Amino acid sequence: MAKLKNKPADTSTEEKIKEAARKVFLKKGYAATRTRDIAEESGINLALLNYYFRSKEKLFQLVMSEKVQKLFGTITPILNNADTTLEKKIELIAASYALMLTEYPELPLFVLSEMKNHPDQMAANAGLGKILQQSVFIQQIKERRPDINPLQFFINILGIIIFPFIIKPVLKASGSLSNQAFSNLVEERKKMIPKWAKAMLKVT
Amino acid sequence: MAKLKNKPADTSTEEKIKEAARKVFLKKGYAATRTRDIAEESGINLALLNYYFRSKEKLFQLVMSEKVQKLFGTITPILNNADTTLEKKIELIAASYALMLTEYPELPLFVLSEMKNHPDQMAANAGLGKILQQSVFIQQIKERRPDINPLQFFINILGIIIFPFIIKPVLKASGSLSNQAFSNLVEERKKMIPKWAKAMLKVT
DNA sequence: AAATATTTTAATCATTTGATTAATTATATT
DNA sequence: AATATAATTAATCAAATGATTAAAATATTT
Repeated sequence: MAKLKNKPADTSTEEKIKEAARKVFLKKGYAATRTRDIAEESGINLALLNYYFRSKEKLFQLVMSEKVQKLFGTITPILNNADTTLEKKIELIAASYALMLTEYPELPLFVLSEMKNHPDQMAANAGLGKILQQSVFIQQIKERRPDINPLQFFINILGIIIFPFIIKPVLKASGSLSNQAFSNLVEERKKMIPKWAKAMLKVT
Repeated sequence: MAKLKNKPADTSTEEKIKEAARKVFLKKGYAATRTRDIAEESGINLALLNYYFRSKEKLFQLVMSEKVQKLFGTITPILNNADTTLEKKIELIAASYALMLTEYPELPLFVLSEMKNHPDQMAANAGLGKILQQSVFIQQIKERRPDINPLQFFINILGIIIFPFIIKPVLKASGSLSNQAFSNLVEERKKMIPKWAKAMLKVT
């Protein structure tokens, strides 16, 4: 069909379409995205989208796996490192997310809402189940607080890190938060999140 | 146009359409919802939707305001009560949300993602700006922790309460959380959230 | 009961949308 | 250069979709 030859890395038509798809899907979500939006954004003929990726759905799957991987896959090595303490892991996760979410602030809301409507993306998401059941991180929480479901702390940590980016549109709409103010807020959180997380770990 | 008379409360055609719209919009979001879905769900003729509500957009606005109000309006009286302590307010908010989100678990993800794409819903959302700037709750945080932006704590509290419902689809997809397990988790959080929140307030 | 107003329905429109086709251009192979 | 392969384009399709219309059914008023 397509692409039997030609793979000049980054400026290829295929990659241009993918890049545009990333942008448009992330901004508007699957249902609100028109294949014509993607074609226009990438400056290609609409037919090429189907030539290279067969369908809107297939192209979306591709983008979606990438984004799920980016949102959850990045922290896997941190969580599975047997040589770092629980506290250190929390610091590393917070720092890692702060960096990544500053670059892709729309990522969490995109992944979380699309996952609700496409529960079939499990394949790409398989990593998370493993983390939740057998990561070093979860083991360390269990040792520290055998009295509480470790998932609770995992949700808390993920929540204080990710939630600001999820509620950002609301805060902006409420008129009480500029882009600059949000940046400052996130910056301040970098230092605070590990402290908050540790404080919650000690709660009885 | 429509509805010059007839308002038998609850079984009216108008209300049947609205109720179906609530259900379908909440489940699928604006873009993925077909007016025919709503018509079918409410058992009415498609034309009646436009007869009573003019357009899909208008009907959506109606549902959206309701949902924004439900998600943020409910806690306003709690946050503005001058007679309760900060700690008490946190307890009341947590309890209030636990109750409401158990009944409408899809609410947060719906409102937060739709608000990203319809930033015009500000009217219905005007209440939040006021809360963030002049509620008793924010004043009390300021007094307690003059060194930290009170918005940080507000986000934290909202986050630990709401985030589980946002990440629920992911947890379910990861295969490590049944509906029952989620219920238990939420139940356990009811008691823990006020403690976690208070612990974060004390962090230096 | 007749007249009027309101509600409901089936049929239909005009666009939009994902996808395909057939022809054209560009690139690689012999 | 001739030929084959791959990439690109314009045109078009069929289905889906939001909305409207004109007629029929139902309720309300006189």
